[in-house]
Amino acid sequence: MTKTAHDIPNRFDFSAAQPRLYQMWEEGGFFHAEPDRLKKPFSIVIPPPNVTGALHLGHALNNTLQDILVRMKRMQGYETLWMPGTDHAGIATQARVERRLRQEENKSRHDLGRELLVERIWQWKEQYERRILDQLKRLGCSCDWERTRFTLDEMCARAVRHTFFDLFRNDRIYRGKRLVNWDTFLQTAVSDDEVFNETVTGGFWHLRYPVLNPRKGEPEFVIVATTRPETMLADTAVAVHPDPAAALDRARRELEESVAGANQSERAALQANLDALSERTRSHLPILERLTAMARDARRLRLPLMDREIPLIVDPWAKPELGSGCVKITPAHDPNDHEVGLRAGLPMINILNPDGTLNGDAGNYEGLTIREARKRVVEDLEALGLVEKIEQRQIELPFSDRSKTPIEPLLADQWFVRMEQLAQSAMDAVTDGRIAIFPNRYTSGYLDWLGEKRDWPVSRQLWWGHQIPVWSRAVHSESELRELSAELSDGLNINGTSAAFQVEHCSETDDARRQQAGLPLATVHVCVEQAGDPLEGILERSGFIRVDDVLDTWFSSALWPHSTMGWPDKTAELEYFYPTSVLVTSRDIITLWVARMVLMGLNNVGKIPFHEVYIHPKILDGEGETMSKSKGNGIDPLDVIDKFGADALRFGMARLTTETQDVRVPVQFECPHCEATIDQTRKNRELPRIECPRCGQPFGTQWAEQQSDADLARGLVLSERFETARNFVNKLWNASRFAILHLDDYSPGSIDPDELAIEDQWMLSRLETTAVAVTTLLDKYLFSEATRELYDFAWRDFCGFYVEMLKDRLADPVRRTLAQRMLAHCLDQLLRLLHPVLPFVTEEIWQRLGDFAPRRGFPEPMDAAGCLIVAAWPRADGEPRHDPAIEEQFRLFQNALGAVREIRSRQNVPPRQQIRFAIRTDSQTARLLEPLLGYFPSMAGAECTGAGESIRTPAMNAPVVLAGMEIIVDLEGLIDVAAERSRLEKERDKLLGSVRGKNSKLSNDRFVANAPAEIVAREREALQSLTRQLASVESALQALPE
RNA sequence: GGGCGAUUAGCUCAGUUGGCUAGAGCGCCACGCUUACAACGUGGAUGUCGGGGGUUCGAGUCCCUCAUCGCCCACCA
Repeated sequence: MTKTAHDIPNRFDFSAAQPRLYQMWEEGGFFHAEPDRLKKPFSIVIPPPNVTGALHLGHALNNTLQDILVRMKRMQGYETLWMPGTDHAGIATQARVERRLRQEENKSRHDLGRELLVERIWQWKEQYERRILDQLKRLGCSCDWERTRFTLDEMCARAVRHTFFDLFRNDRIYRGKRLVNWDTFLQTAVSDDEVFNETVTGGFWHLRYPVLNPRKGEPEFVIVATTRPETMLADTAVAVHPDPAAALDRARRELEESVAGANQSERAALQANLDALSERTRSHLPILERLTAMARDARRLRLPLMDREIPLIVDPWAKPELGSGCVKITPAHDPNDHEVGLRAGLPMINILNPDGTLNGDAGNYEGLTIREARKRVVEDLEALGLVEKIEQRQIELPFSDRSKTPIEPLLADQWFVRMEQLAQSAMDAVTDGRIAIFPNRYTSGYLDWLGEKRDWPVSRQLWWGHQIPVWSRAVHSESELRELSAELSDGLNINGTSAAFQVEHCSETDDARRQQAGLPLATVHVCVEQAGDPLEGILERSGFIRVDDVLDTWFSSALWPHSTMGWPDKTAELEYFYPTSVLVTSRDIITLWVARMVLMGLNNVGKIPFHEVYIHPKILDGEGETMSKSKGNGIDPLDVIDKFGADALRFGMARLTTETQDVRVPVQFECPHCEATIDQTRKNRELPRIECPRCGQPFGTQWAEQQSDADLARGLVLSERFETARNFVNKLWNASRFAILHLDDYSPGSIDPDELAIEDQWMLSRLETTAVAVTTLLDKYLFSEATRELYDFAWRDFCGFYVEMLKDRLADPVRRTLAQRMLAHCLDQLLRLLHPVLPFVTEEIWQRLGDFAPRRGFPEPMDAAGCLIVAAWPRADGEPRHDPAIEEQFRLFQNALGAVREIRSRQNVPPRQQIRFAIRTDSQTARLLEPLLGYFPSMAGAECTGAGESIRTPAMNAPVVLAGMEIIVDLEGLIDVAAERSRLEKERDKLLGSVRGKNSKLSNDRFVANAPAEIVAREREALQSLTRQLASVESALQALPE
């Protein structure tokens, strides 16, 4: 079947083309990478999306940017690997499956048991992984799908186990008791990073604790304040400051200093604080000093409700300037109190069960939930007259990011990675420049966080994840410990098994107390390197029990760049593609993920995981809020792709990716019946159905749950932000359509550079300039600027000028052949430059171009690559075509053209009416314009009657005055004198202002003396030009009839 | 409380080491369906560059300060 150019529709049918082209690329094997010593490698590992759900617009941005880089590098001839995959996302995924289980079957995970729950989660994973990978493909991502990984697959599991073992053996992993953030809903510890604070209004209870046997002059009660009264059941002390007078004094001095340094507006408030402090000192200090003395005297208090004696202690944590000056100490349930407890050697009483109910140590309150216990404790204390007062206050409460329920601090056994050396190595990699972070300002956050070197809690009380490969056994006597240690040392050595053991001694060192509490002397932990090692069975038969916990998701994510390449084996991939070239991610996981990949990479492979880190912006909605599915303001990339096409989505994303700003994307619903758009607001974004204000019909949203809502046609969630990009794609499509329509009789052949017209030279120059700019901008991750270059070049230069100018030549049989060859070549180059950003439309055009002009190029024609995806990236290594003189010459033409068009428009000259004009300018400019004058009839409906110095001004004239030339049109009979006068007057005033400004600048001696000569010269020139323009305008003004 | 970023046209944003007569897209106005494209073309209007001070011959750009917004970190029992 012969192809005819006239088959090309005037809209790019992206929905048909996208799957077809993607399949072509996949079948062509263009995504697959193999180590190839003849080529340089370029590699990226994808930030693996969580299998918690579908991708949102943030992922679309992240992956678009990666694909742009990958496609450019592939065209540049690198062996390009983009490693795809997904993350099991431990807590997040398990939480979602559990929530669903609860909603749909009213079951908890305990009803199912570990094995069945994990099976359910695997089903979930399969479903969402498929969906995620499909979304990536529809975005056009050129990942090496043959290498698709999952953080819980066998390859990653092996790397995880090996890493854990290595750290364990080197004593960089240990088990310890720590106060953890306990999520009572999910019944797991969550890391600090998974906790968010919310300000809520809550009670602030002031409680009285009776002093045991108060002596004369001593208070009968000490008063403590708390926002969590139920924790008093676990109090083991009350603290006062060791030297309240000194502490108050210091507080006073600090306040005085800030009063001195404050401005007027703050001063009053600070002064009030100071007064309050003085008053407090007067009223409280005597009591506090008394209490401090009592504490030093080891006096005790009676803990109400529990009837337990607790000591009054001194500790600087008790701030005399706050509250009553005394603070209750609950070491097992408050991070600060925990520190105090450790300092003072206090018992730590845990009153919580994992599910958030109170345990046996809570006495009569056992079995209650925290909320119930709070109510009861307060009631009981009130009944005893032990509540001093209750205030309402704004308090910051910690919540679990995963379950959105309040966090309870809880003392528990957890596994930790020692960060001291690991963190240092990761800091060094950045400070010594082996890893560069773009934009650079994120470097300090990375370094600050690592600098704290806080040990990393890696155990999670979950079922979905990498189970910790440790078997533990409690030991109750020294002799048992000796025997077991010896046995293990021997056994592990004899079998040659890769295993190691640690002995964790009980923190309670007092034998009697330990035995009373039923605690073991020590716990022996054995870590086995290989899964399925027979040793596992042996250990289990010897009374060892495998640790239930799984590892923090970030533990496996931290290995991603090397685990996906087969580490710990020394694979060819690792050798060739590692370290990867760049990591593209968003700023909120710089610490959680990026830093940990660096330290794990260094620890495991001995090399950094990537050379560069590019941090891209975050996507916000029209109100400036981050998008999230739970808020209902998220956009599904597939909606955008359906409506505008994948190319438009990609182009729009890249265009918005600036260096400093987050990306704001206002969101609209689109009515599925009439295509009306409805702005999304905080109000309507959570509705299950919306009634279209235009056609009045309802449509469903992502919240549709009831059958009646779910049955409605669903409205797409879109943003008009992508319209510009869609229009651009269409523009490119149509320019190409024009080109191909004129290539039906194309014949390949060489192009003689000497025969090139000015516009050809200009186009070649602009092509080269643009290619260089785009390449360097993308290498610096300046996506927005690169995109703008492409947009301006393609639309304005190529479509607006070059194609327009070729029309005349294509219609001329003498000039047609050269014009065709140039057109084919320039379009070819343009497609290459645009391909990374707009892969589909460019490939589609490339295929069609290939049907008519398979051999093309400048100066000699060559066979074009069969697929654009692997065509060579334009490079500036031939004979340089960039020519500033040509570009300047062309600019003169553009200016003159604009001026003529302006005159036509201003004077309302009918479109069909040709006009005549002249250009008054110096002879050199006239000579430069001369070869381009022939384009005025077709491009401006105007004929140039002359250009030069001696152009006479006609009686009725409406000039446009430009720097260096004056465009004169004889408009007798057409002119609106009054309008023209006011326009010229306005023009004159503007020029006068500019001239005045330049004059005063140039008459300033200091300017002339200090500014660089180049600047002064430029200013002089500008002044001259302005003066000439002013003169022209004034003479035109005078020539106007009264 | 500490840190980072932002504040430029009605909206969303550019604006390199100070040299600016401050730009783009969308929107707006006027004219045009000219056989690539009305998702288009041509032209036009629109800004005390958040406020105030300072450095400089010269500030949208550098410094100080205030205001507002956003994010991160650390936290008041």
